[in-house]
Amino acid sequence: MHNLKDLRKNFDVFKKKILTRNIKIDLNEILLLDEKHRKLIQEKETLEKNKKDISKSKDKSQFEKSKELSLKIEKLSIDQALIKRKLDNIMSLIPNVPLDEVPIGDDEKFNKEIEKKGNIKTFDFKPKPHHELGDNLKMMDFDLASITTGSRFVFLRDKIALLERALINFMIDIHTINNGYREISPPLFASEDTMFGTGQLPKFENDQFEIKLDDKNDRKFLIPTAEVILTNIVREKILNHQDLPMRLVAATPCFRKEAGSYGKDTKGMIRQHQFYKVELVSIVENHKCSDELERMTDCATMILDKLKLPYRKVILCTGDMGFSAEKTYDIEVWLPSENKYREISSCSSCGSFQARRMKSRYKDKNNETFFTGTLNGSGLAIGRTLIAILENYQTNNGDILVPEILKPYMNNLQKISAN
RNA sequence: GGAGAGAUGGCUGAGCGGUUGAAAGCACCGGUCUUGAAAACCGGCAAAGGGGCAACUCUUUCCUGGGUUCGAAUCCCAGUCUCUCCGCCA
Repeated sequence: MHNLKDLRKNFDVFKKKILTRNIKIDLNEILLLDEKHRKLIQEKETLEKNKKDISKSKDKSQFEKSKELSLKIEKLSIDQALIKRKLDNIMSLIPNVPLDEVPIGDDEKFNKEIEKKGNIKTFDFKPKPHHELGDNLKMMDFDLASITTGSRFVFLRDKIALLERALINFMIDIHTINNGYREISPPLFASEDTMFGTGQLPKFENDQFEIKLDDKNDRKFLIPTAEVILTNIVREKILNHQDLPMRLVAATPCFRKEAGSYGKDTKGMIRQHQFYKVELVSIVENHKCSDELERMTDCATMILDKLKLPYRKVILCTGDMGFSAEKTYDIEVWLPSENKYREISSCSSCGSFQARRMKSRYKDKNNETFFTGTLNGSGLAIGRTLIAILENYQTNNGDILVPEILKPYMNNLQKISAN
């Protein structure tokens, strides 16, 4: 959500930047509505002042006039509320403004690689895709999931199930012990307001799973990422600057409809309706967002370094960034079977965009109140990390070597092989 | 599911239908004192929105939405949430 006052002042700059984000919204209407809105407010406030003066004076001869004023005020209020609602509706659909260093472009073709790390192994056999490896080991079962549940779900068994659990513990340990994040085990349901706060609603309702809790009319949703619930921890709060930065980590299942990706990544665990993800969230003083984004991205890549998986870091272009982001780094891991890099983490700074939606503020050391800065990043997506390990650590006979750092998390297992 | 209690500023917590935007305490900011800190003392300190270059000023806001009244944090109605007790259950 943007600040109307700032927007009004720098409208042309704002418009230019927003247009780099591939949206079709009549931005000029905002100015018109805003002007009308302020005019109504002024009229209303004049009358309210009159009324207040009468009531203060306790002058009985004026009481009739006060009643008339009430009627007029009511009329103005209705008009004003109507316009306000229109204005809010438009505002809530406008994405965040990209930072200057974000490359301009319509789609992922314009993303820029900024770093490449790790050694890509050369195999003396044709590396298999993860689902084939998992299937051969009888530890990854998509057919069974389609019977019990449907498509885009999976059963993991035995050592691969253990690998999943190990990855969660390993990542959480690194982030809590080495990186200063505080571990949270949050609810997996989020209210409508919470979903609005981080920007999933109203625009992306189709991607969300809605839950029917009871007959009441308040709505609940399964979280599509722990970002939603972790970031909203500071909703409607005014924090003290000493409380910041607040760094939180959680491992949770994530639920996504993946509407609009029919036929995409239908094989394997790349794109599922349900997957585990270790999520990092930082709440910071808003001028510290850029530094925090670098820090957070380093925390995420650190995991890949330790797992010795090759990856690259990419800065997303304006058209490819998420709704709430002002700058995003994607981290992509190497998948031998596809012979390319695939997204395994996405770290974004949202500036004060989400904070304004959530009304999350803090007082700085001069006691001035500002909106907080919020950031989120995967550290990392568990399902995709599991895929990367299977594919990068596979041997010619279909076994999976266990990465050194994970062994203590897997009862010192050396390799995963068929039972 | 049954029975109660409550919702007030960053936090805790007073509050009579008419200078109550709201006592007090804590926290926070500034100052005095101190070698420095702590303590003590003095002063400041709600948010959102409108107008103004600014000093400043106006409006709204005491869970939400209605109602009564010239006037509501305070009275009435509806809803939401929280807590306590009983029952049921992982």
